[in-house]
Amino acid sequence: MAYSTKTDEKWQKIWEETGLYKFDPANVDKKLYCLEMFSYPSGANLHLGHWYNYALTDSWARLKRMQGFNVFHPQGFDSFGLPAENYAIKTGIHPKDSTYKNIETMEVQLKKMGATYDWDYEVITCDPEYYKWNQWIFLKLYEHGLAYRKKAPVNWCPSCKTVLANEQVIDGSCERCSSEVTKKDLTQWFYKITEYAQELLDCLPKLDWPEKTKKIQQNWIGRSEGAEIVFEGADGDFSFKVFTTRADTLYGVTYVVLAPENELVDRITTDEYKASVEQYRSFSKMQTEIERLSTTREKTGVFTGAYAINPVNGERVPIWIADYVLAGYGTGCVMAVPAHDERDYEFAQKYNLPIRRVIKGEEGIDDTLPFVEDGILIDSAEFSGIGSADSREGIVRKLNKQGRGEMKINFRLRDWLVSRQRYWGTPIPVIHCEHCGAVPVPEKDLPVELPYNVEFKPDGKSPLAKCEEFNNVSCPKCGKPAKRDPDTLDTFVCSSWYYLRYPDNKNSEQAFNTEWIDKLLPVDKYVGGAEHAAMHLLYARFFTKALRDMGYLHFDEPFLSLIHQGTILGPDGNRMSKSKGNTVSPDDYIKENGSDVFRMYLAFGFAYTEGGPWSDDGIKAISRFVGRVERLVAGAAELCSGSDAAAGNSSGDTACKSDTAMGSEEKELNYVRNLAIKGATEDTDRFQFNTSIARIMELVNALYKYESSGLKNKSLYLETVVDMLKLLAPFAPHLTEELWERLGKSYSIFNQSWPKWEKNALVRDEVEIVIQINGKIREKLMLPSGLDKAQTEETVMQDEKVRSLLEGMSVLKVIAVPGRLVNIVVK
RNA sequence: GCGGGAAUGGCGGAAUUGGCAGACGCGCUAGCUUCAGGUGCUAGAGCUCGCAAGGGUGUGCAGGUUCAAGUCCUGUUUCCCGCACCA
Repeated sequence: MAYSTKTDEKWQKIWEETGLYKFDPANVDKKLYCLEMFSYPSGANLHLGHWYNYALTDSWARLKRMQGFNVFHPQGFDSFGLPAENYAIKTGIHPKDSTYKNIETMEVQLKKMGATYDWDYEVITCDPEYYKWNQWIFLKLYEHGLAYRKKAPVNWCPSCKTVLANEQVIDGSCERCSSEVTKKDLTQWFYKITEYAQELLDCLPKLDWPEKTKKIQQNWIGRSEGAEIVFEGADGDFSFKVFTTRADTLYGVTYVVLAPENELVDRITTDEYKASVEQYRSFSKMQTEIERLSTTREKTGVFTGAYAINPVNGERVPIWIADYVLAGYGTGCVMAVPAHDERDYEFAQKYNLPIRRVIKGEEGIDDTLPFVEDGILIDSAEFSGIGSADSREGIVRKLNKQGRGEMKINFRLRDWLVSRQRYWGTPIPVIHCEHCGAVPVPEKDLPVELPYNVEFKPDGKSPLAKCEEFNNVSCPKCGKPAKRDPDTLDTFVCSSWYYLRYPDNKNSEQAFNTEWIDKLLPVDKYVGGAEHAAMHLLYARFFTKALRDMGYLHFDEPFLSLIHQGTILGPDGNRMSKSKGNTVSPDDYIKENGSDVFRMYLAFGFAYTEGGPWSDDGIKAISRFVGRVERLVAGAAELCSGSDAAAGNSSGDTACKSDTAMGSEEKELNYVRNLAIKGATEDTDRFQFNTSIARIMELVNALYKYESSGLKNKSLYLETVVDMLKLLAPFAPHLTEELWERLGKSYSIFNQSWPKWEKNALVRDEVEIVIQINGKIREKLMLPSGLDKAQTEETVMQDEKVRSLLEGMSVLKVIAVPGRLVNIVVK
């Protein structure tokens, strides 16, 4: 019977019945935590991206298992979130019902893949048993000052009717529905990720992560060294700080600018300018993110009527407001130096504000204004003639003595806004009491369960606020009537710590047992999409560090080693999408070819981290290869059947009596065998699945060749077939388990040890040495291997053919690379 | 605008990190088997000149370093990704 889905079913059943992939909690010394980013249970079956991520990481996990690791490989569902809710709004089917149904479907699908998951450790984030601990972590963060409430202009998606995190705003549009995002003032919960900005940055270098991803995080955190400088108001009792990286240009300040949202604006605006300031403020609030972010847009702003004093020279400069100054960065105030900043220059030109040069370029440098490079100071009192870098320090030192300035480091990273005005999420465990304010729900009352009967059609109000029995409670502090926080937590909160819950998913007393997860964590290999570089992966790192500082765990980073799978494109080379009609559904292929053919094509057809366009021809090629392997093993099984294998001695790896001669053909087979072992081992380990399979194909080819050449050494042949099956096992688990059985071997191939390669077998008796003359290949010679540099050179230079090639030329130099080439430089 | 990555046959993709470019596979060509084949097997093949032996040329483009460059350096083009008024 040829390989098919029947084979898949047979072994999936046996694996389950025998508990083959159960994690052994007793043997944590050899633990290896292998994790893929868990999936959102969308309506449809597993798509290609899931397969690519999960099936191939599973191949890696299988390699590790055969190498003797006790692999912890859980799976679960990130099951809160907007799609279920949007689907509910469209169809009327409750998010809970659709979600659990989808989970069921996806579990079946995942099982059909034939992965090594231990489902005992499943985590489903919309289960109260899970989100209870989401709430608990909220309380802990709150206790430690890492969760707080503030009124802030937030990103608001008018279509989803919810606020969005900065990370969910893509080019000024909502990540989900692409509507233009506007600003809204709301009181929201934040997690204080900025507290960890420096550490999040500092730990990056030692992580085994793609450099690109580290770079993205580094940019996202955006550390910037500069100074905060105090400006006093000229007429009136106020002062404010500005942040600048260019304190050296302080003498060139001709005005200062506040963000329109800045609280100071109301206080300082003079009566004469009240109207225009108010008008401008409402104008800038109306701007969508897109309009505001447009770099081609002309800068706008208005004068407040107020003046400030430049602390370094006592000059009076006007205070403006303009929305090119961001409220959320630095102090929300900027000193404007139009001569040395492009934005200020543009603004000053438009509004006729003075432009004063205080930096000139070094000899020969074009320093046309705006000149934004470092240079030499001019017209800057005692700092004139000093370089930019030195005077930055000098000026701040001078101000510091007067208490008017200090060095300061700023981060681009903002605190993480976690409140969402949506239904399908973790209720925020806070009660708002008129008398006591925001009161955290006592731990013993967790979980705050998400009620089922809720009107969740979006209208800008949180759905939970409209649910009376949920909403109305008594204050835990004073007992008087109070109201629950009507918002739910961002779903990224769920995924920020699920990897901590997996190992201890049944714990009803704690989110996780510290001692236990200290043993199982950190995750040794984490695999998932690159799109999570700035959000999920940063949040998860923050959670780990925060929980560490609270004493709940004792490691610094959650994911030691990270890999991003590439994207599989449609056959036309475009991103798959329903509207383009270029989607490929795994199901049809699985049904026709079986899981293993599909898995192997995914492994072989692409560079894993690159991805690429889908090709049906590739599937056929693998299907053919599977046929070759089956026929080969069928022949091998027949060879065995007459011998001691059939006599019941089926547990060993050697079976048949035969000639044990090692002639050149045997050596060649053995060479390819060891090359394949080495290649498949090393390449699979580093997620280079395509080349691993290429080596195995070579081995299969070599086996055929040897078989057709007379098959003198049967035991070598059979041992090699056995090794080939083991090498193939991670990629084709069902097929190889079946063929393993057919060879009469004992269950299971996955309990076998991974083959090791012999160094000696990789050394051939003779090697081909390339002879170059002046860098051009002129001749190839077979030389005994193992010659050193001098011997190689000598042998080559004495060779007949080489001598005739060199006739009439004088040799200037000979470069010999043992085992590779000899380059003869001549004239 | 700033930052990062990539570019290799007709195609997917390799190349011990400076040492035979094109592994493995697809597609293609020729042959064999079966012959109804869309099955199986063997061989060929970067491009180009040549009947051939053989020569030339070749990793986006232009330079450079080196005995030797897909790989290192400089400049440049195109594409992808991230950030984007962050002071």
